[in-house]
Amino acid sequence: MMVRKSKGIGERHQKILDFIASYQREHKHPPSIREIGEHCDISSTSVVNYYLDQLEKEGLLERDRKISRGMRLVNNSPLGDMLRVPVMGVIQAGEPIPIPPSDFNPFTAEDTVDIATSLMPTKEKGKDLFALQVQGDSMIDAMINDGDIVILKPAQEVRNGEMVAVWLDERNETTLKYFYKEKDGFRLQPANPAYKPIMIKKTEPLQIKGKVVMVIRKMERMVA
Amino acid sequence: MMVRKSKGIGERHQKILDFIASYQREHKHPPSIREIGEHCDISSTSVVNYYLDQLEKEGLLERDRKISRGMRLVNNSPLGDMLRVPVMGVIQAGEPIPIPPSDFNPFTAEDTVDIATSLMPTKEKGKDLFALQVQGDSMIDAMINDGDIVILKPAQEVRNGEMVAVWLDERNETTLKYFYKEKDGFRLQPANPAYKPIMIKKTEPLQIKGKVVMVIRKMERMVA
DNA sequence: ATGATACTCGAACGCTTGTTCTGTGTCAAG
DNA sequence: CTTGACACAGAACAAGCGTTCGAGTATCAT
Repeated sequence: MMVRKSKGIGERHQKILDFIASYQREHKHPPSIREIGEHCDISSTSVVNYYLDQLEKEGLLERDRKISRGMRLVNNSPLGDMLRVPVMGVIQAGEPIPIPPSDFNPFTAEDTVDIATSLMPTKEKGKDLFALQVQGDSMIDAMINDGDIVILKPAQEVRNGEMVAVWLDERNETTLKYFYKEKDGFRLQPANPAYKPIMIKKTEPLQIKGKVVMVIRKMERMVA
Repeated sequence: MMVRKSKGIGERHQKILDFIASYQREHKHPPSIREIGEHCDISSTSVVNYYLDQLEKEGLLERDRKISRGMRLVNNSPLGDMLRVPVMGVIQAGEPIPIPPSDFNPFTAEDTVDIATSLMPTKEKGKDLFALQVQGDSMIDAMINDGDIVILKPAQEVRNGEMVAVWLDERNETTLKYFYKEKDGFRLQPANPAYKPIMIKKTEPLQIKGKVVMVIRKMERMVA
C-alpha cells in the first residue's frame, strides 16, 4: 500500500485540490464531500473529510463547517476573487475626468474591467477604484500608450513618487505625472527624464483626481 | 402593497441578485435560500424560491436543483471566469527565456497571475499562455518598464505590427520589439521612434519566443 | 512481538437546505 | 361581486450533506 507518513502533500491531496478547482470553475460553486469522494475514488465521506482536514491544516483550503459546500481554495487566489472596476471613460489632454456617481453600480455598468485581487498592489481592495482608458499619445512620456487602461484610486493622500492624474489649470488639461512635494510647491515629474518637470507653486490650485495603481495594455491592435 | 405584475425585474429581484453577488464574493460559495431570505427581509423560503424561479426564467440566474447552494449568476461574467497564467521567470537582456515544461501545472505553480478572460484581446484563451516579469530598463523603448508583467503567447505565426519576444543571436540578448516582415528579411522596430530598427537578414537565425498579448504594470513601488 | 502512526471503510446521527402544500391579502379585469 | 393572477407567509417533508464513531489494515520503529 502507498503510504505517505505525513510528509507534506500527497498524490491524493493534489487530486482533491485539482478536482475542487475544476469543479468550482465549471459549476461556480464548490463540490460536496460526497462528490469529491466519487471523483477521487474515495468510498467513504469520512476519508474525504480526513483529507480535507489535512488540507486545511496545510493552509491550502478553508472550510465553513456545517455549511454545505462551504469550502474554498486559498492557495493563491482560488479563482473568482476579482474586482469589477468600472471604466468611467477616457482620459485625454484637455478633457476633464468623469467622476463616478455615488449610486454607481459596477455590476450593471456597461463598461467594466475585471481585475484579480491577487494582482492588486497594496491591498487596494476598496470598492472606490475606477478605470480610465487613455486616449491619444499625450501620456507617452509616462510610459502609457494610447488605448491603455489605467486603474485609479481616488486620491486622499499622495506620497512622493506616486503617479497621479492631475488637472492642470494653467495648461487646461489632465495628465498623468509622478508626484513630488517640494519646499515651495509640488513637482510633477514625467517618467521620461528627457522631459522637464512641471513646477506647481503652493498658491496655484492643484486638483488630484486619483493615483494610478495599475496599468493594463492590450496588444491586439496593429501599429503603424 | 407593492405589486409588480410580472413586468421585468423589480426592486426585490435586484436586491437578491446583489446579495448573491456580494455573498459569493465574500464566501466564495453561493448563499442558501434561507440566507437570502434573512438578508433580503423575506421570511419564507418559498418566497425566495419563488423569486429565484423568476430570475432563472429571466436568464439572470442558473440553478442546480436539489443541490445545496447550487446557484450562479449568469449576468455578464459572474466572477470566477479568469485564466491562471504561470509566470515563467524574468525577461532580461542577455538571458534566455525559460520555457514551460509540458507537465507544468499552473494550479500548483508558485508564481501565477490571474487574468480575467474578459480582458483577453482576441480570445487568446488557450492555456499555453505564459507570463514574464521584465527586469531592468532594457525594454523601456518599447514602453515597458522595469517590473512590468508581460503576457505572452507562444508564437506560431506572427503578423506585422505585433510585439514579439525575440532572441537576438548577434547581440546575445532577448528583447521585445515590434515585428515586421520586409523583402530581404525582418525588421524589429522599437516602439520609440527615436530608436533605430534592427534589421535581420533572411540568412540569420531568428528565434521568436512568443508574442505579447498584454502588459500589466503595478504602480506600488517608489520611483527614484 | 508490540505499539504507534497513517490510512481506509461503513454506517449512523443530526443539522442544513431545497421543495411543496395550504392559506391569506391585494388588485385588476370581467 | 366574482374570478384569477400575483405577492407573500408558514409549516411540514424529504433529500442533501457534514460530522462522528467504531473498526480494520498496512507500514515502521522499538
